[in-house]
Amino acid sequence: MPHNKTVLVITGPTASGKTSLAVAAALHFGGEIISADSMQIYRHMDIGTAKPTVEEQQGVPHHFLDIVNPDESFSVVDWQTQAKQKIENLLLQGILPIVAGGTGLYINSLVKNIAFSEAAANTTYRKEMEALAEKEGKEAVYSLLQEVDPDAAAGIHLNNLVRVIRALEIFHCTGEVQAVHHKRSMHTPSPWRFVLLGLMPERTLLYQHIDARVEKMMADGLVNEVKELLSAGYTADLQAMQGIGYKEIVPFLQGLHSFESTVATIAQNSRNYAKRQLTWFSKLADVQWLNPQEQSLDQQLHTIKGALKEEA
RNA sequence: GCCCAGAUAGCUCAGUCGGUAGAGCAGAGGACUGAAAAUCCUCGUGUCGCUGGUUCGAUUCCGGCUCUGGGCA
Repeated sequence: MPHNKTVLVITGPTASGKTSLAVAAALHFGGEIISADSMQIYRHMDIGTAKPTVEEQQGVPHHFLDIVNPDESFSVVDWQTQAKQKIENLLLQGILPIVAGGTGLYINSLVKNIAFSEAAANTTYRKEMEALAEKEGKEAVYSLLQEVDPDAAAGIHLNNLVRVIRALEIFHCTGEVQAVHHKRSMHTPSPWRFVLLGLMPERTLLYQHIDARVEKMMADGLVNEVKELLSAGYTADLQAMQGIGYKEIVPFLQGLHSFESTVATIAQNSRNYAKRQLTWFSKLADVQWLNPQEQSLDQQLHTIKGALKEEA
């Protein structure tokens, strides 16, 4: 008997109830959770990332939480590589892998099985380009890209310096144009069958939940968490500190903003983020949407059961 | 009660030397292949507080009223 190749994916915007649904599904179907969250990977960042607590995990193994320190680099490639290995392992043991998280880039890379092989990040080159942009303007960097890879340039806005530099970096490292590189990355489809479930609460309700969650984070001591990170030597310029709830509290601690306006800004940024997440998910093929207001947890599990059975 | 300043987009405000108006934020939509909670793009008609007057034409000028700040009593 061939082993099962089904992978359950539970996604949704921040504060939509992914965590509790994923845990319930794991308990119900005998699964383990693979977190697809670009911020929960960091140690010492618990409150602001809404990392599931030990109680919330209810004994279900959660992978890829607390795997790096806030000053270590980690990217979609690291996540995808490790997640694939973990999925393979779980499937061999007959355990249902449940990928749960809100980082669209991560989930996309897994589902499409993007093959990252060459053109690794080149920090030195990035810094050079950033310096060039600083000195001569973004237009100067953009025109470099227009010279070496006009197709990529046409698809990237001049203001999107991060993207412009990455396209240049690909050419710099491989001598290849971005399109060639991308085409090669798409040649092998994933060996697994993904069942994608997305939580989609009604928008105004989602925003209310986000606001309430931010209030709770503050009550739970988010300010103190940030203080501790800073005093442990983790500086404000780190990628980890660009997370929502962290980047806003640093200026608050410096006395630049009031507590009220800081809370408001965190909530605002979270709402904007949720909107961006929804854009990602709406692009993923074959997502079955669940409205947590219309379906109880039991009904959601029932829907998942049906989805898992189909063509299995 | 009197004086002054306001009243324009959901919010904060700009503006129209009289020809029905525009920014930021919010909101909506989108992009995304080694930083992704990052980064970036697109979308602006609203009784210009109400009511009279002057005018070919008033959101704009004048009068009255209402409301909101501030000051004087």
